[in-house]
Amino acid sequence: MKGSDATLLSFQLLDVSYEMRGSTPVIILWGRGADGSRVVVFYGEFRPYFYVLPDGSVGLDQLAAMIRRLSRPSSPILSVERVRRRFIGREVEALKVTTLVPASVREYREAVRRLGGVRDVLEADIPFALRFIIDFNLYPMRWYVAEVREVAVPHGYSVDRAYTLSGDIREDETRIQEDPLKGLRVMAFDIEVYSKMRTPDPKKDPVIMIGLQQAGGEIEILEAEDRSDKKVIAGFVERVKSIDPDVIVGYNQNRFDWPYLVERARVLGVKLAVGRRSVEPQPGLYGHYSVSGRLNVDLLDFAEELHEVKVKTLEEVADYLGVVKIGERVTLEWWQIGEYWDDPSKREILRKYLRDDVRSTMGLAEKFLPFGAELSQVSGLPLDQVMAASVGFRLEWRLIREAAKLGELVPNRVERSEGRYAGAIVLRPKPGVHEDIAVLDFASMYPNIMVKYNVGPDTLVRPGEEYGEEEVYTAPEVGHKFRKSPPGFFKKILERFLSWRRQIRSEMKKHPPDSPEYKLLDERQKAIKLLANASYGYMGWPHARWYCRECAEAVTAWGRSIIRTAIRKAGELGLEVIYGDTDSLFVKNDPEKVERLIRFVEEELGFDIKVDKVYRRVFFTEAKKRYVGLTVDGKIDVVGFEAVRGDWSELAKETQFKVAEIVLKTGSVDEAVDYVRNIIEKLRRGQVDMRKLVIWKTLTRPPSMYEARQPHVTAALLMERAGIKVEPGAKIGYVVTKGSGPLYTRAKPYFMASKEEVDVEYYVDKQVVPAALRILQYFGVTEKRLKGGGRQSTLLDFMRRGK
DNA sequence: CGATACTGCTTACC
DNA sequence: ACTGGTAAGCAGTATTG
Repeated sequence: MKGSDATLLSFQLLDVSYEMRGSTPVIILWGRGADGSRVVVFYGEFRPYFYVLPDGSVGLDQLAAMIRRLSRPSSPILSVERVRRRFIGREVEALKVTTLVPASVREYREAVRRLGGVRDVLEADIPFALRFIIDFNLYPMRWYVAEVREVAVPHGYSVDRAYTLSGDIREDETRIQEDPLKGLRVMAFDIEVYSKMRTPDPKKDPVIMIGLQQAGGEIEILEAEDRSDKKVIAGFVERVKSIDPDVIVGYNQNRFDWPYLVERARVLGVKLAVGRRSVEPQPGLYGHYSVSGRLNVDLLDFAEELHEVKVKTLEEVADYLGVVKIGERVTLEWWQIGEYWDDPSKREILRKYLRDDVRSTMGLAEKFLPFGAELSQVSGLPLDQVMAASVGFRLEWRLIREAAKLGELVPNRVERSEGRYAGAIVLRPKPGVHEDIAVLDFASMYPNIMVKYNVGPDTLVRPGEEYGEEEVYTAPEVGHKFRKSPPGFFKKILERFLSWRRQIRSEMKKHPPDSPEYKLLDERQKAIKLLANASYGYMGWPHARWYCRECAEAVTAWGRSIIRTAIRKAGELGLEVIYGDTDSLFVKNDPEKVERLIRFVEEELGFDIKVDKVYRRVFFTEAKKRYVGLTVDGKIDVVGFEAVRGDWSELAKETQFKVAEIVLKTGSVDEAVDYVRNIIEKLRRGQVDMRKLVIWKTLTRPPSMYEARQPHVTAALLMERAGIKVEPGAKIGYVVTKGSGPLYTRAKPYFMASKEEVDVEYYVDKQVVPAALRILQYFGVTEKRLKGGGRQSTLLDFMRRGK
C-alpha cells in the first residue's frame, strides 16, 4: 500500500457508478487524471435517501417514529430527520429518510406509502450514483480538484490509480474552456454476424468478424476460423483491454452488437470483460448498455436527431455528413454477409465492407462527440446516457439538479391522461410565387415568454388563491394567472440558460469560426439552447415531473397574442405578410418597414425578432407548412413538401426538387415539364435504379397489431414470414409490384422483389406525377401534359414554347 | 353497379 | 419517447346517379 497522506487530485469526471462492499455501498467516480492516468475515486460515506411529505393528519415526530419501526436489518434505516424544503414553490416540512442499501429504497418507499399520515414519498426513484453527482454538484466531462488519499487498486479494476475521497471536491475553474475530449482514448467497433436472409440467432450464428479502431490508429479485423468464433470474441476482449478506451463508439450497438455479443459470449463460455471492472456490459437507463468505467456511446442516438436523413443506416448518415461517401465505399446488405463469408473470392470484399463501417463509425464520432460532451456537461447526464435519453429527460435531469440546489423537492412522475390544449397559429399562405421575401423569426419565443411572464407550476395561481390584478400576469384567452414575484423555478433556470448562452456567444466572437475554441463554444451554446427550447414542450408532457398543462397552455396563448400583434403592426406599416407559423413571419423585404417592425416588436412587445433569411423567390400552394424558396445565396429550401418527406420514393422526391429548382431559378415551367416527362420516359424504359423506387415507412407497432391494412405492414409481415425480425421503430422499405388488387396486396420488401415485378405505372401515377404536379399544377400544368405520350404533346410543347 | 364523397387510420413534417 | 397544428395517402364505407 502506498502512502495514505491526503493529496489534491485533478481529474476529469467521466462516469459514476457504485458497488456494494458487503452491505455498504461505495460510490465509484471514473476519471482521467491530469497526468493522463486513468483513475477511480471511491467514496464510501454516501447513503441512499428519500423524502416523506406528511399530509398533516399525524404529527411529524410520530410519523418519523412509525418510519423508524419499518427498519429491517438487511438495510437499516439510519436516520429520519425533519427538514425544511420547498415543494412546487411552497414551504413544506418533510422527513428525510436515510438507509444503507440503495436497492432497498424501492421497498421502503412502498412500505412508507402505506403508512397513515403520508401525502407522498419523493425522490425515491433517483438512481444512487446519479444522486451522488447531483448532491455533490458534479457534472460529467468537467474537471475537478479533489482532496484524496491514494489506495491500492482493488482486484478486478483495470485503472492506473485508485483513491478515496477524503475532503473537498470542487470544479477546476482553469479548465472550463478546455476541450473535454482532448486526450481521451476513443475506440470504434463493429461486428459482422453470419446470416443469410434471416435475422441471426446468437445461439447458433457466429460473429465472423469484428472490426475495431483506436482514434488515430489502424483499423484491425479479427476473423473467425470458418464458423468458429470463440477466438474472435476472446480476441476482441483482449484488444479492448489493451487499447483501454475511455469512450467506445459504435452504430446501433445498444440494440444489436452488445446484446448479441453478450448472448454469444454466454453460449461460447467466454467472459465478455470489456469494462474497467470485470463485469460484462449490462442494460442500463434509456436502453443503453453500460460498460463499466468506459463511456459506451451509440452514434445512432445522435443520428436520430439528424432530421434531414430519413433512413438512418450508417452508410446514409456517414454519406450525408461527408464522412465516407457511399460511392467511395463497399455497400452490402446484412443478409448478404453469410454469402460473402462462405465464398472465399468474396471474403475480401466483406473485409473492406467492415473496414468502411469502422471508418464511418469513427468519422461520425468525430462529428458527434463534441456536442455529446457539451450536452453531458450541461444536462449532468454521463455521455453514454445523455444521447440515449430523450429531450424531456435531458432537461429533467438538469431540473432535478437545480431543484436540489434550491431546496426544492422533486415531484414524482405520475400517470396522467389529460385533454389537449390549443397550440400556435399558422397563417394561411398567399399561394403563388413571391419575390424578395424576408423571413422574420422570434428568437426563442417560448422560453422568453416563460421568463417574461414568470410561467411555471410554482408561480401558477391555483384555485382558491387570491391575488390582486397588479400582482399577477394573466394569459390572454385562457386566463391563467402567474405571480409576478418571486421569480419561479423555470424563470430562474431559463434566465441562467439564456444569459449563459449570451455570454458564450459573445466569447465566440473572439475566435475565428474555424478555430477549435469557436467550435467548442458553439457546441456548448447549442446544448444550452436545446434544453432551453425544450422547456415549453416539457411542461406540456404528461410524463414530466414538473408537468403543468396550464403553463403550457398560457405560453401558447401569449405566443398567439404576440404574433397577432406583430401581424397587425405589419399591416399598419403597409408591410404585406405572406405567411407565418408559430414564431415566424414572411413579409415583403422592404428594409425600412421591416426595420420598423423589428423595433416595434423589440421595444413595444419586449421580444427579440430578427431577419432569419431572405428569399429571392418563394412559392406557396394553398397548404400550410409547405413552401419552396430560393435564398439570396442561390440555395433551394424545400419545406414540408414530398421532396423532404421520408415516405416518398427517392425518384418522386428528386423529381419534385428539380421541378422546384427549375421553376424558381429559371421561371420556365416548360423546362420543368420536359424534365418530368423525361423522368417518366426513363422510368417506363426501365432505366431507373430500383433503389430509387423504394418507399420507407416506420413500423409503429408489431405488424399484427394494425387494424388498417397498409403496404408497409404487408411488407413487414412478409419479412417476418421469411424469418426476419421486425420491431416497432423499424423502417420498412417496400416497392409496389404489378397486379390488380389494392396497394397493400402488392407491396413487397424491396429486397424480395425483382425489377421486373415492379409496377412502373404506380410510380408514374402515384409518385412522380403527383409530386411534380403539387408544384406545377399551380402553373396550369395537367396530369395529361406530364404523362401524355409521344408526338402529340411534343407538338403541344412546341406550340406552347412558341407563343 | 360503378363513380365519387367522406371518414378513419396512419405517418410524417413544421 | 417534449407540444399542438397540419397535410396527405390508402382502405373502407356511404352516397348517389
